[in-house]
Amino acid sequence: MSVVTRFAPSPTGFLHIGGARTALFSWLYAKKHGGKFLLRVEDTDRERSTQEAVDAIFEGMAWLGLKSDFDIVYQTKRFDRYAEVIQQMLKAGTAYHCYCSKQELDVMRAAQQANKQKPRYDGRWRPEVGKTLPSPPPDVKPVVRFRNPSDGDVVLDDLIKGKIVFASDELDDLIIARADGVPTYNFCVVVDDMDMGITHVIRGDDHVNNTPRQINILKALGATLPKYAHVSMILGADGTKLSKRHGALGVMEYRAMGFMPEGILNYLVRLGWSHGDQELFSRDEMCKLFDFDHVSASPARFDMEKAYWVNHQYLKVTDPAIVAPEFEWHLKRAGVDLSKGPALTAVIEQQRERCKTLVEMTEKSLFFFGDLAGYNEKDAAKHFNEESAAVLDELTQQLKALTEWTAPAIHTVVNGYAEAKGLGLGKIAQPIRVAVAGMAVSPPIDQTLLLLGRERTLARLAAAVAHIRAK
RNA sequence: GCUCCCAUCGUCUAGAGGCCUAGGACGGAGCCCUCUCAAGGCUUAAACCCGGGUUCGAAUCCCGGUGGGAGCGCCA
Repeated sequence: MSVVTRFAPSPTGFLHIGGARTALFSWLYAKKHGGKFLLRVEDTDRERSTQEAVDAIFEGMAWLGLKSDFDIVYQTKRFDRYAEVIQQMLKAGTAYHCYCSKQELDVMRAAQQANKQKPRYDGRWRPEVGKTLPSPPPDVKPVVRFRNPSDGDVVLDDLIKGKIVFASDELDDLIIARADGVPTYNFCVVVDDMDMGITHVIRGDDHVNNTPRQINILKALGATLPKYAHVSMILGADGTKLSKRHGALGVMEYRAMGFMPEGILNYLVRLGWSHGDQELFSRDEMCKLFDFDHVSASPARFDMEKAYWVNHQYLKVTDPAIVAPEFEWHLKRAGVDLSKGPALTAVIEQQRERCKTLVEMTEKSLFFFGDLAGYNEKDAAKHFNEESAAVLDELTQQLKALTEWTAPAIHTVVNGYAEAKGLGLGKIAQPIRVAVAGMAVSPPIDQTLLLLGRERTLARLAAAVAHIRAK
């Protein structure tokens, strides 16, 4: 049987990091087994679902490269199908009408809680042999409840958490269709998973307690049960739950922070899953190696430092041509005009060693593109003085005399000058850096000047000399 | 309150009864290299939640405790 997995977010916000990991696990599992991955939008709550959120989720999934192998399913477009199944169940006696008002239910719950009991529906409208039901009150539209089996256990053999047993009598008769006829979550999920042939339900472990109910409905429908894998949640750095108020970020914010999609993916896949001591995985490797045997059942904290490290590792080994479009996105975002600068791939090649993120790379590369914004005060104070002005002045002349503007040629001039003067390279390179880059950090000096280009290098050196001497 | 889940260095984790003097990685500390920042190399500190069992032997199995978390909606 071919594997079909799904990711089923409800569109009430952006795609957050926990959702992204769940989506990744689902996608990986499908890929690993040569199966298919489905994206389904659970939008039956029309009050809270927004188109904006749907778009945000798509955007995040697209950026991460987690593509649905089917047309995207919207639950709101399947109401006819849900209604059909509800009719079937009503007819078969696996569901029934309940005329309790919300107020009645509130009273029921309050009483149970006061009694230190688990709040649950008491079954007053549940048909039983030999039981007389109350007569339906006029003007009340009933909800439809699932008639849950009252005895025995429901056994869930979770791929991550292992065997979990629920006593049936812990499960009450949940509402599957509201008074207005709109079906509810637990019911839609079941019908969808059944109709779409989902073989593996991979989702957050906040759904563990829903699972026995879903299993019972599936059984009532005569469907084949899928396998379940409940992934633990991702916590904030302080070990508390992520929330909007507390550090929960959408995946697109990680893009804005300078992550590559593969960097985030690699970090996420290692959060909870392991393959021996291996830390770094290409997308292909993840697809090949991922499995649930090595997914941890306990929650994990999101550690920004490690995420940065993973991103850096990825940046260092990836073909610059792949990084370039993403780097370009950041440069444009910073308002950079790319037309006058060096090739992005060349900049990436030279900068990636010292940049954990593309934001960092952008900040450290701005001087290659536009005009110099000015000199970093501290760096200028340290490296600009009469002596360095003389050095820069003389070097300008020597560089000007170069017939070819190549790294080896520049290297020969700069090193030769240092030797001739009996100065350490640091005495030479640092003032040059501040002069051309505005700061004391840049790639090796020959590479920096090469990328900057002859004209701008000479102009900036001259400008620096003038700047120093004007003081 | 009830049901369910979870528990190895600060963090992510390896670990399926002896291979554990508990391994790797991030982060930390130190040293080396060095034209800056990095990168790299080497060294180092740092953990099996507690208590009972089972066993010749337990981080690993069982029970209890403690701590954390989730769920208990005409939300998803």
